[in-house]
Amino acid sequence: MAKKRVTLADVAKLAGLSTTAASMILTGRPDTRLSAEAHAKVHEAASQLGYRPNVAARALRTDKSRSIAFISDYVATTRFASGLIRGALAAAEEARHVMLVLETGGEPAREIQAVQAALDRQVDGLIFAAMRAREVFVPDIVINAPVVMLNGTSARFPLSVLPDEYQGGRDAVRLLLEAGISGDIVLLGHNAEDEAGLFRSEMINRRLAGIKDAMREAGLAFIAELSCWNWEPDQGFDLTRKLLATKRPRAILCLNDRLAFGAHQALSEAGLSIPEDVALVSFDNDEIASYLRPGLTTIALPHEEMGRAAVELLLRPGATSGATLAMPIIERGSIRSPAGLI
Amino acid sequence: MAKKRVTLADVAKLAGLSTTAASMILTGRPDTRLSAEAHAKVHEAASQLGYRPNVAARALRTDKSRSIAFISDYVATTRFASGLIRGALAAAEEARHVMLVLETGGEPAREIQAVQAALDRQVDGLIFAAMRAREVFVPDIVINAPVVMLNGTSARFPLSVLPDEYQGGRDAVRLLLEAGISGDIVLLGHNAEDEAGLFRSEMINRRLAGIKDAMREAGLAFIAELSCWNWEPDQGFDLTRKLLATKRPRAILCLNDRLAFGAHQALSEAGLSIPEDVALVSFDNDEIASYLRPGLTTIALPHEEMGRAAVELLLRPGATSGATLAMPIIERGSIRSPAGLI
DNA sequence: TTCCCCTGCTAAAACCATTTAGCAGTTGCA
DNA sequence: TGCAACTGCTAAATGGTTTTAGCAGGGGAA
Repeated sequence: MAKKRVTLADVAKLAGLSTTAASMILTGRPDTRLSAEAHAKVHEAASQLGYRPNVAARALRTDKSRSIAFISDYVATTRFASGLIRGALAAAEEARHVMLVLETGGEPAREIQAVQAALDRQVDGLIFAAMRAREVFVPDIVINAPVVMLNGTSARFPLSVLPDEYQGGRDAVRLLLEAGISGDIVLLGHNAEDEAGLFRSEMINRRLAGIKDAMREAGLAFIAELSCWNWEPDQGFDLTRKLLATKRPRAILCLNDRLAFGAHQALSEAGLSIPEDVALVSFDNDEIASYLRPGLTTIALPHEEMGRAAVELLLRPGATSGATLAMPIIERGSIRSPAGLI
Repeated sequence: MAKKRVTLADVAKLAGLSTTAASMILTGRPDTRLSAEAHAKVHEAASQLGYRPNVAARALRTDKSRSIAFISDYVATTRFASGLIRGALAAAEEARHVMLVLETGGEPAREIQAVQAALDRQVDGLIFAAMRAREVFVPDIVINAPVVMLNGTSARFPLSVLPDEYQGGRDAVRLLLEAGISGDIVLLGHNAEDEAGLFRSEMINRRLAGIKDAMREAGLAFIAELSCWNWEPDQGFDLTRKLLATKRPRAILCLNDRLAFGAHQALSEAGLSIPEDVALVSFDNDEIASYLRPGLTTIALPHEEMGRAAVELLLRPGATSGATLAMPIIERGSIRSPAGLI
C-alpha cells in the first residue's frame, strides 16, 4: 500500500532523459553541457513527482551524509548545555545538515560507542562538547573526519571553541570598580590554598587568572576567599552566612550564579539589601539570575554563539584555528541600580 | 593516506568465504546452515580487521537506519525539554539507535523541513515533542514510519506519551488537605472567567480539572483565582503582592514552579514564613524548586521517563496505545516541615 | 578528404551491504 | 537403484545515487 519512494530513475524517465543527466542537473553541477531544455524538463519532473534524494544512497557514493555528531558528556543539567545544543542546531539547520546528539556521561566505554555510532553513519564531522569537563577528554579511535572541541580542549584535536574566560574574569572585577567599590570584596567559590593541587578545569583557571590580575592591577586583595567544591546554592548560602558572622563585605564576587543565588538568600535573611549594602556579581547567566530581585549582574557564557561557532568551524573547509568568544556582560541590578536597569 | 574503510568483502576474503556467508554470520541470522568453523573464521576476521558495517549501505538495502528523529518546537528553554531529550537519548542508546534532534520553533515551514530532513535519512521513527505546545501540532506530509507524540496529541497519530495531569492536580490538593489545611486557599495562574474562551493546552486543562474536582469533593472553594498568561516569576510576585494587600491566604496552589518562585519572594518580603503562615505547592519540579528555602513541594513532570517511554513505544513493533505516566510528588518543605524533609 | 574538436547526451561502474535463488555433494528412505 | 531432502556454501541481483568514460553527429581547419 505504502507508495514506493520516488527515485532519480523515476524523474529521469518522466523527463525522457538518463539518470546521469538528471543527477547532474539536480545537483547543480557547473560545467555540464546539458541544454536549457533538459534542465527545465528535469526540474519540472522532479517537482511534479516530489522527488527527494535518498541520503543513504548518496552517502554511500560520496561519503558525505550532511549530518554531524554532537557528542557531549552531559546534555541535561544546566541551561548552558541546551544553549550549546540549540546554537549548534541552528547553525546545522542553516547549513542544511542534521545533528546527531549523543551523551556519554563521561564514561570511556560510552564515548567509544558514541564515536563508533557516529562514524558508522558517516557523519561529516564531530563536535565534542564538554559540559562539566574537569579535564580533557580523549576518545582514542581513528577518526578521519573533522573534529571541533566545544568548551574544552584536546591535544589530538587543535580546533576548539572557548569562551574568553580570562577577559570575563577581568570584566567582573572592573564592574565592581566602576561602581565605586574599592575594597572589602569577597571571592566566593575558590581559595588557592585550600584547593592547591586540585584541578577544576582549564576554563575556570583562566577565569580566576583574569580576576586575580584585575584585582592586583587595581591594588586590591580579597578580604576573604571561600572555597567549596560544588558550586550550588546551598553552599553559597552556608558560606555567606558563616562569612557574615565575622565580616561585613561591600561586595561578593561569586564564581557562578548558583553560588550567587545562595549568597543572595543569606544576605536577605541577614537584612542586608542588594546592591546598597552588598553588591553581587557572578558568572554564567544561569536562568535563575534573572529571577532574583534585584536581578543578578552576571558575566554570561555565550552558549548559543558557542554552539553555532562550533558547527560553522566544523563545516568550514580549511579551518585551522579555533574561536574564542567574548563573554557578554549582563547588567541587572545587583551591583548598582541606576534607572534603566532591571 | 587515510586508510580505506574495511568492508564486508575484506572480511570475507580474509575468512576465505563469500560475502554472503560473512553477512549472514555477522548479522546473526538464526536459520543459516553455515558451519561452526565458518562462524569462527568470520568473527575472527571481523575483529582482526576492526570491521564495522556501513550503515548507509545497510540502510539502502534494508530501509532501516537504526536512527530516530526527535523533532520538537523548542529544545532549550526549560529543564523539562532537556529532560525529555535525555531520557529519549538513553533509551535510544540502549536500543543501539542514534537520535537526530531537530528544532522547529513551532514554525510550519521549519516543521516541514525537519520532517523531510529526517525522512530523507530514512529514520526508523519520529517523535514529535511539544515543549510549549498550546495546541496540537500537525506537519502535513506523508510519513510512512512510526510516529509518537511526546507531551502532546495529534489526530493523525494516535500514539502519545503524556503525564497524568489530572491525577497530579488531585495530588496537589490532597497534599494541602493532608497537612490540615481546610480553607483560605488561593489558586495562582488561572481564572476560569478571565480565561473563558482561551485555550492554553489540553494538558493544563486536565491539571485544572483534577484540582477543581479534588476541591469540590472536599467541599472547598478557592478564596481567589488569579489569572496571568505567562507563568513567570515576576507575574507570581506581582499577583501575590496584590493579593496580600486584601487577603491573608493559608495556602497558595501555584500552577507552576516559576509562579511559586515569585509568590515565595512576595511572601518573604511581606514577612510571612513558609510553610507556617502560608503553604505553597506547585507543579513541574523545575530546577529552581530545590533552590528555594524551604524547598518547594511540587508535583513533578516525569521528564526523563517520558522521553524514555516515547522511544520505547516507537521501537516496539505493534504498539497500539500510548502511555500515561504518573507525576511524582516531590515533598520538600513548603507545605509542612516535618523532620526528614529538606 | 582527413583530422580534430565540440556539443549534448548516455551506458555502465562504483559505493557496500543484504537477500534470493540455486549448486554440488552427501545421506536417508523405500 | 532412484529420489527426496539435507548440508554448506556462493553467484548474482538489488537498493539509489554519483561519476567516469565514451558515443554519435556536426562543424571547422588543413
